[in-house]
Amino acid sequence: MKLSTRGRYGLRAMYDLALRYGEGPVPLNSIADRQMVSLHYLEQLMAKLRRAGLVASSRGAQGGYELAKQPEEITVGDIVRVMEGSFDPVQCLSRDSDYEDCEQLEDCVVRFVWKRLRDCTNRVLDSINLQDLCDGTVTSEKKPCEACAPDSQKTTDECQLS
Amino acid sequence: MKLSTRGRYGLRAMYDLALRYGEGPVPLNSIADRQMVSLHYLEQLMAKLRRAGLVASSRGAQGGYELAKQPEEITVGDIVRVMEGSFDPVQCLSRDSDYEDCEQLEDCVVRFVWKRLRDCTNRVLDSINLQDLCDGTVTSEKKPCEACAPDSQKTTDECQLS
DNA sequence: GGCAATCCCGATTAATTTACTCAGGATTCC
DNA sequence: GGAATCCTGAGTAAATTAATCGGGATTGCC
Repeated sequence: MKLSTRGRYGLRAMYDLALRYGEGPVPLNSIADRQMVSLHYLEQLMAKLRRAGLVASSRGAQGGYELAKQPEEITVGDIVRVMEGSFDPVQCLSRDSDYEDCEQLEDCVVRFVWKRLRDCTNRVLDSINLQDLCDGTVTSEKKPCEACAPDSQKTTDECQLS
Repeated sequence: MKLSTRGRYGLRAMYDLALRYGEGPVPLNSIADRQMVSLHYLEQLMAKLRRAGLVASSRGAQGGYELAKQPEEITVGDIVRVMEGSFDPVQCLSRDSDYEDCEQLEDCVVRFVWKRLRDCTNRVLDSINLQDLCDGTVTSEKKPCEACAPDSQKTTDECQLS
């Protein structure tokens, strides 16, 4: 369970665009330079983000890419799911119903584990948006609110467990 | 971010062993039959689990594999980390220090995202052990305790957020 | 002792994915 | 007109995945 460069470069590029939101189109070669990524490779990645409606492009001189929505409207989960595909650890979670019967009986017991894992990763990634990254308010640890962890010094505003 | 067959088959094999814990060695071909996995492939997977000290093997007729510890002492995280490798989404999280300086400045901002993701997946997977799977008490949703979610009907015993 | 049931080990392989590179075309601004 | 862009599809080398294959070592049981 590693992230590929698609997810990593993709998020970095989107963060780069978020930092420059409102300044007009950002040419891809400047992002490639700053993020130390091959321009041609980045073009492929941006194509995915564009098709997903997360960025808008303008062609020609003075063209480039910009976020298609405000930074706070784009979550890390939106980006990573586009770049890496869905987080479903196993196929039977991808289907419509949560209660499809599996071929292996045992698999269905184990399946709850994968469902928990999927729900957790989605919750974490969807709880962070690009504006959070720009603000630098994202820290490495979850900050439980007083209700969740009475001994903690953190305020309820910061609670990220709910 | 999908799990490979190693992680999925590995967990299923371990669950199979847990169900038969205390009954002596379980031959691999019986596991392969039940779990619909190639015997030879399963042999490779079990070798990893054996080297990690999670299962013990006995050779010869009436030989087989059994859990090297009690089912409640082996977490899903133990198994998945052996089979899939560490969950670190990016390399700079794998190092000793949490504060190694990255080559890209932006990467370090984005890095907190990956750290959160890693911590979350570890927390989820380490919160489930093989006995839980055998008991069938693992459901798909986290059950917050009253302190965490006062409106919930769940008891404090079931809280899995802490 | 022999044999069947096991685990054990290393080599090989086909398919897929990853992470690019390459070549060139289309569009737009100045 | 030309430079700066985006856009597209093809190709590719390396790595990974998910096995398969062949044979060797060990042990329990008759």
